[in-house]
Amino acid sequence: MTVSRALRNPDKVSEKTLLKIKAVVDRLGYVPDPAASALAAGKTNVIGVIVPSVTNNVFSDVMRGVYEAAEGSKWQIQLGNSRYSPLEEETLVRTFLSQKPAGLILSGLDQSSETSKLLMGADCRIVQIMECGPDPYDMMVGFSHVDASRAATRHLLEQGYDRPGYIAARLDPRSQRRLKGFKTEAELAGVYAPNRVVTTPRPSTVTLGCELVADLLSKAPDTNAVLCNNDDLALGALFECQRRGVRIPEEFGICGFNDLEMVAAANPSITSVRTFRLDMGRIAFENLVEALQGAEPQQKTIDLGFDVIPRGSTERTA
Amino acid sequence: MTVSRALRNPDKVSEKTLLKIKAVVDRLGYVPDPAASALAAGKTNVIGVIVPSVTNNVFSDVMRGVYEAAEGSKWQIQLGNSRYSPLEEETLVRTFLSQKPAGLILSGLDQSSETSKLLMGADCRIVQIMECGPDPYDMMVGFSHVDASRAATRHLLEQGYDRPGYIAARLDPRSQRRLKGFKTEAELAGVYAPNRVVTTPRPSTVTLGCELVADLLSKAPDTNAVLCNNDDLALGALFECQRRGVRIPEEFGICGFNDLEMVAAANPSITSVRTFRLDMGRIAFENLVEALQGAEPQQKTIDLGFDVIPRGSTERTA
DNA sequence: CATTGAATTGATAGCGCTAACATTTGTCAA
DNA sequence: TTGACAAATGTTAGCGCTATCAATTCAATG
Repeated sequence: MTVSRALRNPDKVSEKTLLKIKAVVDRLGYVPDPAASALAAGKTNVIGVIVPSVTNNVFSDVMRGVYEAAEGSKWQIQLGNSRYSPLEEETLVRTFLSQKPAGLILSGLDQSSETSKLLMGADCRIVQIMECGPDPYDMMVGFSHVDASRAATRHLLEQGYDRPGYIAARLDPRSQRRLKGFKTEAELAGVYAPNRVVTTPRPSTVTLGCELVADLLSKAPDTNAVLCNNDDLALGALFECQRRGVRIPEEFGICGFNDLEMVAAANPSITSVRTFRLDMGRIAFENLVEALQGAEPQQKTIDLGFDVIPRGSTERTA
Repeated sequence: MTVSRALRNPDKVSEKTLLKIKAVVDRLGYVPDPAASALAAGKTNVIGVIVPSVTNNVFSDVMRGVYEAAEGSKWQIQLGNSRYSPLEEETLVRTFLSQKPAGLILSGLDQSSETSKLLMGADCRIVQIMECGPDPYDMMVGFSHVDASRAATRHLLEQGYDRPGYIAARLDPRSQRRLKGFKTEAELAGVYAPNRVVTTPRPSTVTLGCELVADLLSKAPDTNAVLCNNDDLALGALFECQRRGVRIPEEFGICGFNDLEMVAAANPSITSVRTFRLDMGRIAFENLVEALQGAEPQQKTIDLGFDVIPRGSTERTA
């Protein structure tokens, strides 16, 4: 028992015994069995993180934020990949909960009703990331996708692109909200045209960006700008326009989303909407841990906002 | 006891009781406690995967391969991020081993001697990925980085680029071997020049590719091609050359590494070395599971090879 | 219908730890 | 020195499973 204490609450054990214990632990190479600990204590130091993709740069940045924040702490990150499937997400939540995690970080607002039920009844702290919305299960760190794409659309309009289009792949809930933001803002300006919106359920790639913008230009040749659902598509759009000799930004404007590092390096550099993915992961983790340690966060929902970063690809006036 | 059996070995329980148990399990929403199971059985269904980065596309592809292979199985993937630090890797290995995992998948051949010791004494199956080399701890799935970069270098030489350079960021062991391959092949052809090699410890980005190629061209202006340690750098190199008006591929050839999806979409498309990252993850997982089920793999080491994919950025002759 | 062996089910102990409480030791003032 | 209290250490039971072996049921046979 004293050993158990020494390892978990060294300050509850006298200096002398602490030293003695440390010596023996070192000599024997003793490592506590987390399974026994979990069983006896009825809880673990596991923090489950569920993301819809491990390859999507957006989520790998978030993951990195979490890992960097967790580094060196006693908290153990457990990653789950729901692959954009609500069913897989449900399975993951179930699996994670069976492990009695200390906390759960999951993406978005749109869980299946079954998952919701599980989460409501869960005996652990929960942080939703990627989005902001009403009624968090517990805590929330994200931003408004609708507002972000509205701002990007306004930027295009302000630059004089009066026939903007939209391309998107894999319409997950966040993509749909971004599309909605575009539509709202375009309608407000009286420039919305359904045939200038091209989408596909396929996952985003640069090559797909080429295809989608090609499709857009054939369906609505008068389109003079495109808001891309993410930066991969935007880069593809740029490449395709270059191949076709469409002059960027004079004839055609391109705006991406997320502000991945690469878009600033492109030629011309690509306008994008900066999102705070690393911070999102870090803050989600930090708030979760604070809550676990009894310090309730100031606010349940944290909106990290976004920034439209104007670059060469939409620098029409200047 | 019969319930435990019903859930783990349904074929050891009669049809009738099985049905009865299933009904009750459903009604109560019973989920077994993995901690108790681990404690009692002295083992788990956890397969630990340790990668040096979660943001690097290479590893996220490998991870995806593993996750896709594991999907639906009883095996639980536990991801660790060593962040290119042998020390963090050691901590992770220690943590993972304390959980009595069924298996471990880890990257590369270059573990710290302490880590090696841990792994040798580990009571679980081990697969090393990313590279091929002698003396696997247990199993190995990868390819030869030296051979791959030698082949890429030969391609450049064959295309008539007689003053090739090399740019690399973050010199992890695999990058170093790729650099070594370049050097070997360039020396063989009598065209090696140390000032045509530019490296930095910073992590790879597209922007860094721009900087490195700029650096290369200022240090050795007569360089007429560059082998890039990875595709991010290659894309940056392309962008930078375009900005400078250096004509690709006529004046200057660019070859990347890994064949990320985006390089084929670029303008001109970028030559690269295709590696089989998804397969690597999948096969590592599959072989591990087979070994766990008693079916020893045909060979301890599997070399997945690579393919040089010639594209526009080195299409000098044609 | 008894006998046999296989199939199925059940009883028991214990995995390694921690919560809760009990006991011992140490410290200080009266 | 004594008592009172805090600090440190120890004792006990049990977390929820599974390995092992024991007991029971079942099916097939003579």
